Amino acid sequence: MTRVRMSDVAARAGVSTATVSMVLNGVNSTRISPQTQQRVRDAAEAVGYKPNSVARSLRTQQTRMVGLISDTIASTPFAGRMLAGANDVAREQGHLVILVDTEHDAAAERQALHALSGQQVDAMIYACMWHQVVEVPDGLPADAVLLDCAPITADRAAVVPDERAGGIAAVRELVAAGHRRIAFLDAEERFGLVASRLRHEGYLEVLAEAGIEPDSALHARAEPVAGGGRDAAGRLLELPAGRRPTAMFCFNDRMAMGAYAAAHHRGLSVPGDLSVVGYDDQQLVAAELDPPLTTIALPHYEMGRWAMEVALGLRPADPAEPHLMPCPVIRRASVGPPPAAFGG
Amino acid sequence: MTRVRMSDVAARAGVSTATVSMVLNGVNSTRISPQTQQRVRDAAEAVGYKPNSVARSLRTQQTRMVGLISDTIASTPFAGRMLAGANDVAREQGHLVILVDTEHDAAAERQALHALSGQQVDAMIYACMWHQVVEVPDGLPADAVLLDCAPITADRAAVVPDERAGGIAAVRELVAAGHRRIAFLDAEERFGLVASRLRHEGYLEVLAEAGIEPDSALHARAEPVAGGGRDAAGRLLELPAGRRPTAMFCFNDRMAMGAYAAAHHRGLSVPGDLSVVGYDDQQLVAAELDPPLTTIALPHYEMGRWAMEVALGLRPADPAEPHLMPCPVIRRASVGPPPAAFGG
DNA sequence: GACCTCAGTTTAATCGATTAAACAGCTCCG
DNA sequence: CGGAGCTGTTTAATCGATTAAACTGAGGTC
Repeated sequence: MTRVRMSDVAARAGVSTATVSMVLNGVNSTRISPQTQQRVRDAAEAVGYKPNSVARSLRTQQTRMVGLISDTIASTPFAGRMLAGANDVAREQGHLVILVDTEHDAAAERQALHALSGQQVDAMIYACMWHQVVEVPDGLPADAVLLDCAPITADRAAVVPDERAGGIAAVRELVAAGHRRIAFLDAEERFGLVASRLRHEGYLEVLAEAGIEPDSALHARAEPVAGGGRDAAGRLLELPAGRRPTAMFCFNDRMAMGAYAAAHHRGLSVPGDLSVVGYDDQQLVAAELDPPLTTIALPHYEMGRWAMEVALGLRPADPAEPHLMPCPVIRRASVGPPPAAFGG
Repeated sequence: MTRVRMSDVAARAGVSTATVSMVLNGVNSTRISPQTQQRVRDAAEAVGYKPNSVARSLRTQQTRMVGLISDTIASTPFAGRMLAGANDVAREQGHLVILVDTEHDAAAERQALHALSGQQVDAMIYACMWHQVVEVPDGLPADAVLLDCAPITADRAAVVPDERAGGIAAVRELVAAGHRRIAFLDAEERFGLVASRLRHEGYLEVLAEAGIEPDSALHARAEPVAGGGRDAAGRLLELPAGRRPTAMFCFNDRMAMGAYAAAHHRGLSVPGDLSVVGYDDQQLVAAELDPPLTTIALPHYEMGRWAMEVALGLRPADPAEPHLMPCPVIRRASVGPPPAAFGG
């Protein structure tokens, strides 16, 4: 039951631990005779030797562990894919990740920072569950990487979704289908979402490039959940025929789900009478709506990978500017041409 | 920049490292004079000492880390709450969790097991993303705890949802509302889901206790996604008036979502014409349907906590029998009395 | 005064690896 | 024959803590 140590391997192979260490790590291997190498390997195999990483870490000052601090990453369905991306890179590089959830509690954050640095992690990632601008907790090492958030101070490597480009792609999708009266079902301002501002910018930009005069009545705001989407979409659909939108770009998939409900409630079909584009590509939702929702995906997995790659020094990063990760459009079946009455 | 060691504290306080260690760990503290203790504490504070857990772990043979191996826990929205539960307990106990995702790949599993045991974790949890019976990978320590899965061999502590009781609660909900023709929208057999079998048992048991003759036509099976639910529910709603169900218990919330769609498509209202109960209480879905879905919650958070508590020895567990965690019913607005034509 | 006790602190071994430096044995050469 | 140069391996220091055992004085006892 008791662990087998390197000295056990050494004893069995009739050599010193130094030799065992060198053979097993492939260091200085040209200087060790092939017979000895084989003997050591056989012995290690025979006794089932597994190196004690704690001892190794103490000596080498490298733990091959990276700390991942998040506000609530683990407890929300959103960001699991970020974790997966980060994890995959870590594993490819032979690193392990220690996950700490702080629930955005300052005390917990400090404690976590303490624990992780005490644990001598090789790198650190600070992740948020949704795109925001944060004040980094002090004690966060200068070489920590921010994931799905940008530091107020713009002094650390960070990666966030390219929301503006996502908004552009979404609205272009609708313009390309022939729509001219395109609503933006936005989140209310009080939520202070950076995503909201940026997606709105993208929306306006496409209207401009398509020569469409923005109609402020079509910029609806509500709570960014299904109920909010349903109500806001309902109000828009009550607009007189000439002003009523033929398409809606929704701040997120849940609002889009609400837009579907509002349309169905009025006997309108998607995409026959109303085209809808969402945002998030929320798992188990977007694809399951009827019809399946065309949406803009949040590149969680890719951001997770990027953050870990930077953290492990596999890729350079500019601390002055967050890296913008593209948000791909996921074409499904909720976009079609505007109804004939509105057609070109 | 260079780390401060215990010897630095010792030097500043004018004592030996042994004293520092004892003071800071509160060991033998009665034998150390209060003045010295204060001096040590001040010195530690002044130089910003943080113990090196790697060194400590090497000496004490305790890492205060627990390994959490999962098939895909991190990459699915389902099980984040399990992680959160496990994490919370770990933190309360001053432990950290190392997360490894193996994507159910045997090689990755072996590698993870190696890495974790090399890392000398104090405990280990093996988690699945959904309730299943598994063959545990060999190399998994005998005192590892299984989370959301049961070992074929029934020889390890494990926790799973009490699906049968959940099925009972769900169907009782409908019976209590006055329904007699209650369908079960089940997952197809080919998926081999233990949850499916157990929830069905619960369903039958309640019918029996209510004196309702089971009608095999009302046990519909489909792929457990929205589309499957919609089609299966559609077929049931086409049944002649006398045989048509007035309520549906759905294998999961996504199928329930499909049932809503099928009802709406036929101009039927929920719960006016059709009552629906789901399963999973899937975040960002169940509560956002219109009307909000009455469902049975999977106790992910509680199972996560339980597993960690057992892993850390805070609570006993019987290895011969998986612990059944209750699934609470979440009452929302999708259950009502049957339509008048069918009423008592 | 010799000896014991006890409080307060230090010494030194230890955990299990890594690695620079030393060493032993050989060959080779002038 | 004496040393230089190799080759293959070992010795021993080290990483930063913990902790059993030893030590040092001071006070108490007979």
